[in-house]
Amino acid sequence: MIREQGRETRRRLLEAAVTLIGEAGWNGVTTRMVAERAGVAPGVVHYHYASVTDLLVAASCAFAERLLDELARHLAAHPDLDGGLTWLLGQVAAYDGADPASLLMTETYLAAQRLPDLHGRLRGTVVRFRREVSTWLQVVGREAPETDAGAAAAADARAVLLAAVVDGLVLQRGLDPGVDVAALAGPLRAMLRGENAP
Amino acid sequence: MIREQGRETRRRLLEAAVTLIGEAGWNGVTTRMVAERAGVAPGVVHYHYASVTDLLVAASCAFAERLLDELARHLAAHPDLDGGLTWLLGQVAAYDGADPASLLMTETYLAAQRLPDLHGRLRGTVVRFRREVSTWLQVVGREAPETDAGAAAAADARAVLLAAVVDGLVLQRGLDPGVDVAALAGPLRAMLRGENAP
Amino acid sequence: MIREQGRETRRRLLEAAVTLIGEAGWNGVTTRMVAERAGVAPGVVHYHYASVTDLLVAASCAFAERLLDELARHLAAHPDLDGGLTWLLGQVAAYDGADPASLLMTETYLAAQRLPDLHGRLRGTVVRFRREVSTWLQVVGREAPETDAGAAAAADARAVLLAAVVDGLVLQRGLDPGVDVAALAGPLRAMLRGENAP
Amino acid sequence: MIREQGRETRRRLLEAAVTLIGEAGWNGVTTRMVAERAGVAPGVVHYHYASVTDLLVAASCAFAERLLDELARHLAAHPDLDGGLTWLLGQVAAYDGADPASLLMTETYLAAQRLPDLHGRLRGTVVRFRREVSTWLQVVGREAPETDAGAAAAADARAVLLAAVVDGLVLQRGLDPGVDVAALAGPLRAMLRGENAP
DNA sequence: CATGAATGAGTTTTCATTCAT
DNA sequence: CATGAATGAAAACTCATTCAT
Repeated sequence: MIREQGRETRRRLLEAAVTLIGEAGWNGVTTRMVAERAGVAPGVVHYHYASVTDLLVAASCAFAERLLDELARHLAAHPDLDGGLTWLLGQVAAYDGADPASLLMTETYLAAQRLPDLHGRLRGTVVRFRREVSTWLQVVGREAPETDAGAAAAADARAVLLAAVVDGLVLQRGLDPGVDVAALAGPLRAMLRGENAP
Repeated sequence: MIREQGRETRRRLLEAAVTLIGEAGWNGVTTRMVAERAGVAPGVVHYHYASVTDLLVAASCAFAERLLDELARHLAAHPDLDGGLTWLLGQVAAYDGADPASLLMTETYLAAQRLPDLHGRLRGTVVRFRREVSTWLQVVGREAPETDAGAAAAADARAVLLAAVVDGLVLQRGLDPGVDVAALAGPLRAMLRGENAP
Repeated sequence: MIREQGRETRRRLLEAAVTLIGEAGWNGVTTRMVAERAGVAPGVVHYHYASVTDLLVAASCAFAERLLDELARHLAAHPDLDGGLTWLLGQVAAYDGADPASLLMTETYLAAQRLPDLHGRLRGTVVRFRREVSTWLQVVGREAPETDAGAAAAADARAVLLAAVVDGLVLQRGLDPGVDVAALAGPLRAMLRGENAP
Repeated sequence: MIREQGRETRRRLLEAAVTLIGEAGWNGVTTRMVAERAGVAPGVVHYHYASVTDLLVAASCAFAERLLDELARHLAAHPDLDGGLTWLLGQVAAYDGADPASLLMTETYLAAQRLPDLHGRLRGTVVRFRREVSTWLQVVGREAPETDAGAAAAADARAVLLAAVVDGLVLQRGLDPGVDVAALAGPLRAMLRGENAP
């Protein structure tokens, strides 16, 4: 099937794009780079995607979606706050802020500020991630004896903070890999527990 | 004085660079853009700086330094945690994540991953910021009856988290300006207070 | 019949080409444009025609031939000069110089300067048109009491002028649609009548 | 003076563009062609003009303006219709419809249909030409005993026709250089004289 | 007959940098 | 100090054409 070939080529282009955004930065990815990395002729890139930017948007969106959905799924699988938090920090520790995945996420956040399409798609992914984290926080946060509405709002706020912490740590660790992630568990636990409502 | 003019020109170039990194992105700033914005001829850029990158590094470093030092100074001026935290959140709320200053900070973090010089300088600035925040946290955190060494380590961890939260919120708000910053005060206070040590 | 399908496809390609030469200009027509407009896959164009140029030549020649033959036929059907002239001006008025048919004719004239094949074919069509107009002018021009040879030469000259006027008006009206075609009848009648022989 | 150099370079670019539009056609002119013909590096074209199209518009407009103004000026210098007409036909005979100047004019008419800027500028030039021809026709057309308003309208119509004839003859001669221009004087004189008002 | 993926040469355009003035 | 013209390498993108299916 000739159709199959096209699909496979597109997959390789997306894969190459993801790697290269991390390596060279959003604006550092060139048609030739992608083509070479994907093992195809330069013209192929524009045959399958209207522009390099289109390819980068498709690739980064797919990657971010996969990453955040995975993260949310694993977190939700933890029945208790401590376990989830420990697991999450383990994940964060696995990245040093200079690895392709970390850089791709930050590059994508920035690119989204200049590409409305990307902004919309990434926003959707991030909002869904926060919602799932919020739900998880409500489930594991038995100690928060608030009204349902209040509990939801409080969980939402904590989910925003957790997302911000993860993103922010990537930036901090990119600059200073010496940051001790394990030491953050205590304060984070306090932040995520309900006893200190505003 | 001919020296004076050169200084003024350099100042204008740095100012233009700061604005443009925010507007167009680190890699989107061109020689001619800077020159036009600064009101000088294109050749002037390379007369004063060896390369455009050099100019961007100088401009972004100076800006980051000014911003973080200012932030630390204001924070340190608050005698209590709550006041400082409230002030800080007010600052964060003032940025929407899509403003030049926010974008410049993130752009600079990213650029630092590919420019060793910039990495070193920015790292120094950020580490100093965290140190000052840590000191302040120890000062205002009377409720943490730990040993000095333990208190310092705990404050360091919280300073890292606070820096990460600020950076991360910029990213989150850039994507979703609807994030309610005020609602974050409660959980953040819990995070910064000492009662929930690991 | 498989042959039938091929014919139909070719017809659709020619039709698409005619439209697109007018819309996008001779050099603006691309393989993919034609294929899309004709509702076929890109490869089909080169299956039926050796090159895009070949298709354009075939399409534009066929169109020009049809148009000029039609024009000559209608003109010849008029038994008197005034009637024919009025009808012709009505035709010219129907085009505004910016419509696909007008543009296609001019595009084809120009393309013929660089394509010997096209030049030969178009020349034949145009010369035949002028010959038929000349014949008609002799038939309706009873007022010219010249010798046969002289009458033929005079009619030829007037036919050239009439063809030039039609072509030239298309250009003039393309630039300035306000040109009043009806007002041209008087001077044109004078030009076509025989009383003012050289 | 460094400013002088730029002016001279621009002049050479315009000159090269004029020649090349005639030789290769509006869409056949490439950056490299122009640069080579003008004897400059390829980048220079875009240093002085935002795009190749911009250069072509500037060059073709300037050329058309010069040509038509010259034509009108010479025509107006003739005190009688016959003399002017004879001179004009001599000019037309000098072009064979395949020369750069003829092709450039037609190419420009066509390009104007797709470039609003060019359309406006060329329209202005052509309208001015027709106005000047019309004025001349009124001056030399003593035989037209019409009211002033009627005379003006009649002259306008004849000016349109004369412009159309010139443009149209370029097209006809491009296809069939055998067209005898001298033989057209008689009918044209009849067309331009006032005795055959509608 | 028809498809659509792939190619690669060609295009326009961008831009940091150099340099004569 | 400052100018702005010029350079040339590299970018994105276009597209006729080929070809395996």
